[in-house]
Amino acid sequence: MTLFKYIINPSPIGEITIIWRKKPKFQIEEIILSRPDKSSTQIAEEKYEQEGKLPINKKSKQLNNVLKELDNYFKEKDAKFSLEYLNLEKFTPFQRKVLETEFKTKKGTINTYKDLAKAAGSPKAYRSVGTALSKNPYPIIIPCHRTVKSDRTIGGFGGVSEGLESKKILLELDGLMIQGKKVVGNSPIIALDKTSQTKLV
DNA sequence: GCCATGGCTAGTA
DNA sequence: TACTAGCCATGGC
Repeated sequence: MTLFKYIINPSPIGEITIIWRKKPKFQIEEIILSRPDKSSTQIAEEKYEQEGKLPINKKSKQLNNVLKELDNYFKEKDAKFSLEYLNLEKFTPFQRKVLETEFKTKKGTINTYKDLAKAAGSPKAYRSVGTALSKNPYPIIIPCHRTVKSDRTIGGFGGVSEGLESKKILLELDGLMIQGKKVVGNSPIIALDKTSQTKLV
């Protein structure tokens, strides 16, 4: 049986629960954000009740790193997350490509589902990008909130309507202006490589 | 395999 | 702006 540990961390978007495991190596299993209808702890407990999770008693060095970078992120400093703590092996090649591309999206910029589809090698698979992002277990570290629709409306988040508010807050934390459901102003666009850039301004 | 699903896009009225 | 057809990777059966 896999033993997961978890820690609850406060943040501007509500409490965040980080699930990780230590063996065979330190790896984050999932980062759960709170929703208006449910706290992240509740979601985590429902999901991992069969897994024999253990409350944290001692923070490892790697976990401290992750917490520090999360803190930096919310303090609007330059956060440097590392992919090495994430477990992307469980995803299909397409999903992995989407998530890895999204990981490279820089703070203060946005990209579109279409751009991600192109970057993943299937220019017309934009709906599949949405599906892949809805499965993203590492919000914030893999900034899926930075992907919007072609018309600049913010689309969805976390696969549930309750997640939209978090997406708005995260975009605002990135320095982007949101009006209604749309990214407005001259927010600079697109962090992807030049071949897949879309001009939205 | 087949079919439904989904964080979408593009075309049309 | 709203509607619709089409796109395509996935997951469940």
